[in-house]
Amino acid sequence: MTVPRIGVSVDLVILTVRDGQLTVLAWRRDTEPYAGLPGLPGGFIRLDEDLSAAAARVLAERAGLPGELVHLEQLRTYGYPDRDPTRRAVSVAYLGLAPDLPAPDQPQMSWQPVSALTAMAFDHARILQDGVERARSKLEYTSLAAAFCRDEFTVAELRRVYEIVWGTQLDPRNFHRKVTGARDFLVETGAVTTSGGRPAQVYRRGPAVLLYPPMLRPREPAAGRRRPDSIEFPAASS
Amino acid sequence: MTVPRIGVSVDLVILTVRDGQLTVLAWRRDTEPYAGLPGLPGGFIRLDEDLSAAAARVLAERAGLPGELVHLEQLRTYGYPDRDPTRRAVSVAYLGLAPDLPAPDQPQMSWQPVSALTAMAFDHARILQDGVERARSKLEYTSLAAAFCRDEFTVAELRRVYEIVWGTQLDPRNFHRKVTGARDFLVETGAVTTSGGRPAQVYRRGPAVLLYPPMLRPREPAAGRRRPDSIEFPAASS
DNA sequence: CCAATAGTGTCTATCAGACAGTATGGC
DNA sequence: GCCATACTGTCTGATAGACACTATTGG
Repeated sequence: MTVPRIGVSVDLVILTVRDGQLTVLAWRRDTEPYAGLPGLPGGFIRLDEDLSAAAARVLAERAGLPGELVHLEQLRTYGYPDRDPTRRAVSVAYLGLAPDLPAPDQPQMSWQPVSALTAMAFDHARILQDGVERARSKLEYTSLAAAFCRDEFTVAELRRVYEIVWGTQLDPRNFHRKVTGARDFLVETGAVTTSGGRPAQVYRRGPAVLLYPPMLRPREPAAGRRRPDSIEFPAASS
Repeated sequence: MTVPRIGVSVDLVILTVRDGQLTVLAWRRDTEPYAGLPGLPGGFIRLDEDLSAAAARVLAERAGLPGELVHLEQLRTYGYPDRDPTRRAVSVAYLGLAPDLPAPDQPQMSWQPVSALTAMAFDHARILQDGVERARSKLEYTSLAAAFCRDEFTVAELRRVYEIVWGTQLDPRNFHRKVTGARDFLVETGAVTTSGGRPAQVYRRGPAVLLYPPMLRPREPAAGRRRPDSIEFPAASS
């Protein structure tokens, strides 16, 4: 049996919170197709390489970022035939969440606010949108928000992560009660930071992964009044 | 630049509820490698074919199942180098949820209880496990459980789906209150079924996709007493 | 009548949202 | 003292879990 053979690549959606905005690692393409448009960093996988290893390698080679600081997880695979006009290309997208890292040293690579990236090369705008939605949803039921923070952080910094990723305001008091009450989400270091007001406790990530019960993001009332047990109608998945 | 080209396949985790058990579509391999072991149905994608189209085609060709009755969604992509001992193979797994369909006509293909499938070919046991976990989790916050039911069904049938997929007992009264209270989850048909007791209202799937607030499956107390805001420690993702 | 299943109502603990009030720093 | 931010406490409404009770069929 003869098997069609296809180039398989990984594309990275590396998100961070920077200057109060949700920000993604992107580069400006200098070659056709889509020259001049921003694209996600990516690269073809090698024949002896695991998918996650390829993602980590691309992160290091193309973005110059230290992989151990970035939470990487597989996002979704994109493979409709004409997504790359030059070849049949199947791409396994990875989502990365990173603290506010310095700008990458590669000249064409930079942090771009997600809201500014309307037009992108290939289907990268769609991939970015899927990655943002995954991040928003994972903040609800996991402790992943801490992956956006530096090693040590305060409750207010964590809250700002939630607010920026979700695009909503959260009540500081209720948020504090929720995250400090969740077992093993946060570990107190004993240190305090001072920044204008009362000093804040400094925390580190705890060992927990899942948050139960979850912290549900505020939902828009679908039409008219908000009802209990209401249901939403998102776009269908392919 | 020369690009390594790789055979890309789709593998299907088609789940259904049958005879009170969570059941998956599997076939008995008759060729090496892994001859004699059960495997998931799969096939290589064609050069001009979308991934989801390939999944639907494999479902029709290999399993003889009508695609329009099966909810298909992409699960995850598996691609570590030695997962197929004969070639480098990247596989995009799809998860399908189906009502209780007749046995497929292909001789080697059959419905197998998930609990009976401990050893499988390749990494298919892992893929199956991921698919089951995805299904379990999606029952919490979507109306997907109805995809396991026939076109018309009762609340008790829907509850049995939850109970079998989650492997827990649910209180019939609380379950009834929750699902009938959720907007657009269920649409009353007016008909009733009779089966030994008081006749039950017959429902159809409503247009809703997301269930808010979700119906969280009961969590085991992690260690000792169950605490509010407790957190679990699942296996790390790769 | 009884058995069996469907469906309603009620109580309670938990939890989220709203917000008052107190604590502790810098100026 | 004043401002800013951190943190604690309290009230209320929504909701889930536990369970009593009623309803409607077939035997």
